[in-house]
Amino acid sequence: MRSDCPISYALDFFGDKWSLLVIRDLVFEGKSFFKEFQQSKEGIATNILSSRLKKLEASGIIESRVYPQLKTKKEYKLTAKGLDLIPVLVEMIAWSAKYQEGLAVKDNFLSKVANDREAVVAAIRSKLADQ
Amino acid sequence: MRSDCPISYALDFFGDKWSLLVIRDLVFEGKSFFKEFQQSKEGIATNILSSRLKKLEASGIIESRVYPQLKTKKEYKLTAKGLDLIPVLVEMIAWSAKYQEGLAVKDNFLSKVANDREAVVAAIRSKLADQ
DNA sequence: CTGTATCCTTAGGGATACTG
DNA sequence: CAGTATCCCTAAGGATACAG
Repeated sequence: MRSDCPISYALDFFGDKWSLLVIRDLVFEGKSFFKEFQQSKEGIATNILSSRLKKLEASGIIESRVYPQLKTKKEYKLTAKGLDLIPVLVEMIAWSAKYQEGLAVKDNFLSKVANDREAVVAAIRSKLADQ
Repeated sequence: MRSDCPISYALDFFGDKWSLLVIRDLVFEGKSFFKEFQQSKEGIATNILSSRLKKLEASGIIESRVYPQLKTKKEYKLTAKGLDLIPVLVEMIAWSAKYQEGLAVKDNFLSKVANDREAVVAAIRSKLADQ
């Protein structure tokens, strides 16, 4: 950790180029498997993805289990600590929505985010809980 | 830009180890000058600080002007686009507050953040506007 | 399918000297 | 005071082959 500042603390967990994109895939894209993360359009290398999954799991932000039927699959999901990052992501999306041109988010979702962040966060949480 | 995703977009602006700490100093520490940023406890090198200030200004997140009296001083401040990052910072602080041990934020401020984020954001904004 | 292992390249960054 | 300019080094990352 670089300092005891809470911003600095948070950056130690996801202040790199890839961690937050993996979390995004878990929260908004419904992804759970190695290959799914790998196929995201930003194109993460397998070794980098592997190291990020390890780091996020060691940090208590995600957890994994071997997939019930096919033992060759491993499933990742967010812990409570990881789910608590949803508001951060939502605020980042709201900010980008305001300034990014040619935005890649559904307008409907965006206006919800802008107007009622708490409800959006709750909706995403309950959707993830159902899985 | 790595993709048209809003998270990816935001990360292009402040998804590195230093940018958000500079913004933190502007928002919460009342800092405005090169030397003040440099003296933050994380210890940023002058060349890195210089490049970050340039990048943030080019991105429209901060703006600068030569200090009225002493022309040897240059003052930095947040633009509207930069001020709109406050909610992101506040959510990051709220998250860290929940999980960081030995936290370096005043408890009073923390409980406010946890309970009424909007009011906190508004308070910080108006405080910055007074300067 | 889920990763490791390896190789190689580059960008980021620390230290420090120096300039207007 | 507010930066530039270097030098050097390391960690991060990409490509790709391969293993369980």
